[in-house]
Amino acid sequence: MTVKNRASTLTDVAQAAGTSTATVSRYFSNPEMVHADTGRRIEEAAHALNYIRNRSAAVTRGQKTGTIGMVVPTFESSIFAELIEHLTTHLSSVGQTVLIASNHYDLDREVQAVKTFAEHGVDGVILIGGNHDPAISTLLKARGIQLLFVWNLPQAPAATPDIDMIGIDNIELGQAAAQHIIDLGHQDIACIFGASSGNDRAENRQKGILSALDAQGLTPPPEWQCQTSYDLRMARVIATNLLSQDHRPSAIICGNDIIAFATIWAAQQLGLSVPDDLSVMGIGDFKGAADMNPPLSTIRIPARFIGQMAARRIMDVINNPDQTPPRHLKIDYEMKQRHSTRPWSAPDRGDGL
Amino acid sequence: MTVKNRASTLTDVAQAAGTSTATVSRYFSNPEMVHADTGRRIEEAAHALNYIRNRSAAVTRGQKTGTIGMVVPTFESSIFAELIEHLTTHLSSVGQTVLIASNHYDLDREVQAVKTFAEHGVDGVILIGGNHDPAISTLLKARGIQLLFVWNLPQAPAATPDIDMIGIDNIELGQAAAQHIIDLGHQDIACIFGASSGNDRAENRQKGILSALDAQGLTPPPEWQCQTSYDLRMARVIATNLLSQDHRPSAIICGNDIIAFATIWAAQQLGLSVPDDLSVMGIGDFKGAADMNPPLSTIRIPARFIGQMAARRIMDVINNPDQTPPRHLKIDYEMKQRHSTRPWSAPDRGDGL
DNA sequence: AAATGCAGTGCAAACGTTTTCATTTACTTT
DNA sequence: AAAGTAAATGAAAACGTTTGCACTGCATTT
Repeated sequence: MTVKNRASTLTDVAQAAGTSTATVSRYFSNPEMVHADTGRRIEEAAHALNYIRNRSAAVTRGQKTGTIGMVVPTFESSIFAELIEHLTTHLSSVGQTVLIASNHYDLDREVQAVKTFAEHGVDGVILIGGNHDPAISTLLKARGIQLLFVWNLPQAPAATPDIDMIGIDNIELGQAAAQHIIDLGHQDIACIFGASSGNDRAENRQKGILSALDAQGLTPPPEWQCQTSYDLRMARVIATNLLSQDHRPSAIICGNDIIAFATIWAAQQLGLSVPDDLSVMGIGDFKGAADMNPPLSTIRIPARFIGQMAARRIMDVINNPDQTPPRHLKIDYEMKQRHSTRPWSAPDRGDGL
Repeated sequence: MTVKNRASTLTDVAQAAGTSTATVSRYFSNPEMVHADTGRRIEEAAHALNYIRNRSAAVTRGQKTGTIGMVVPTFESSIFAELIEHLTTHLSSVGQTVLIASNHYDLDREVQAVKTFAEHGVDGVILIGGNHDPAISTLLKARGIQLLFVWNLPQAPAATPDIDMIGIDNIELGQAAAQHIIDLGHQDIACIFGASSGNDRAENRQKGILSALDAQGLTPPPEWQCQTSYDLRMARVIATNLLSQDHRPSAIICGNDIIAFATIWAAQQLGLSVPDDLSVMGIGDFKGAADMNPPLSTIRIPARFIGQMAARRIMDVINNPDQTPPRHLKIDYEMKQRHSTRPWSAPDRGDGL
């Protein structure tokens, strides 16, 4: 028989159990502090009244909120989705609640979201990537809210030594992708990068890919260095265009797997065989990459592992803010050689040069 | 010159602005209630002190929290991702903060998540689909928290007239998919359904597909009614198996687009042409469906529109709990005929029957 | 000139918890 | 039997807001 019209409170439970609010409060936070019999009475009363504790009230008294704010660029990307999935799952499993927002790659929106999180008193904030408005760090530090960057390390780690980070190094990823193609003996290599404005991930991959190619004197001509937005359709148009020229590359290195998917489909549409006529290399190992036709050679970012590490890390920092100096933790990538790339025995290139 | 060691409060701002806390509070919630000059002083003080309001404190005084709890089955599904993206974006744009959790299709986890949301005092809860523990509704109603089911309408709407819902009708979707294949003249039709345990979406699609086929006397033989988990790899195995038999279907209706992707890839791997040798029909219009080879014929669920409607709806219900009786709003699907299906002029079926 | 209304403001109570400190009770040690 | 200790509990203050009520001036109406 619950009371109508009003959610029951600690006081109601205390009354029903014939005890003080202090005892009830203790029972819920430190059950071993109250006598077993009293505990039982409280349990019964709480159950009968359908009691749910009011965390807001607890928070005003100085308790942690048990919430973590998180802003992601978008949900509509299978690779972030994997990260978000595991991050939230791990945080939930240790009793944290996740506040979430997506910024659509807009750094101002991100600041706004973080401010709102601060109003709600989150214990920590997790941001994707290393490219953020510095105001965020200031804002959070002033309120003692912990901050963690996740997913990738920034271009110049030395510039932000005071921020905690966990992630992969996109330059390294780009280099590895290029090196794979180089190792297979390709000479005519084109690239399709993701758009890099306000996106340090795409930017660094581009940097890594080009540096590895440069080092071998395999720098693609300008018309083979394409850019596309993060969009399947546009990538496909660009790939089709690239492959319709007289002189075709034997390999295309793509800034991410979405672009690689588009490139493979474009090639197939033009009657080219992947990998016999064209090798295609991705980065990311998005969902489906292993199961398409042909299975995509790519570089796996261990999203699941990163999510797990990040969840653990932010909890450590929240629980021991002082003993936990900021740290940049680099996560290793995994090379996934599948069947969209193959060795290239340079056919006679007599015509070109 | 902010105070060290402590986040500044309303009281600090009031002191700095030479006014009372009441006025400051009013300034932030109803600026037009305070004199312009006073407002300016408050603004300055707040800015100088880096003041951020403490919503927990406001909540204890009876204010709304401005939060909406949302539990989704998983983030790792492009179609939910689209819904989540638009739902959160719309809610953020009206100042709401979204608490999120994923239940991995486990209804008990969902109850747990909703309880936690209730502790945090969310103003509303949004759940995906129509299949939920009834305890949730009871729990929320007792605390005056609004509840909205989103994405699809339940099998028997009459059973839950008191719950607000917005979504598509999966039976209708299944029927439409089947009808498309029927209209193209196919006679040998197989189905690969998604696993339906604890998932009313898959279950209803199956029901719709079979009812439409039954109505035309085209019920597939049992070995052509397959099931697969929501997993690309397994779907591909099942499709390969189905297509490797002596007698092949001329069309396969898939419970969702992921299964359709897998089926197309399996067919291509076996040297079959889609749609010349085999028509493949999907449901969902997932990301990439329009851009693959061949572009997938499917049924689009307007995730974006649903997200938008749902966000608006829950705000309406929260702001006018009384004038807003529960309602079941059906959203229409869109048929997307592309190139994975084509008309079938029955070749002589003399051998079979 | 008195009465009325209104904009602007402050005082203080209230919200539902947690936690410090003090008190009671029961048990152990001398 | 007295003294001491430990366990269990309660009283009350505190957290940072919001808001009902009361008050002050000042402008407008009688």
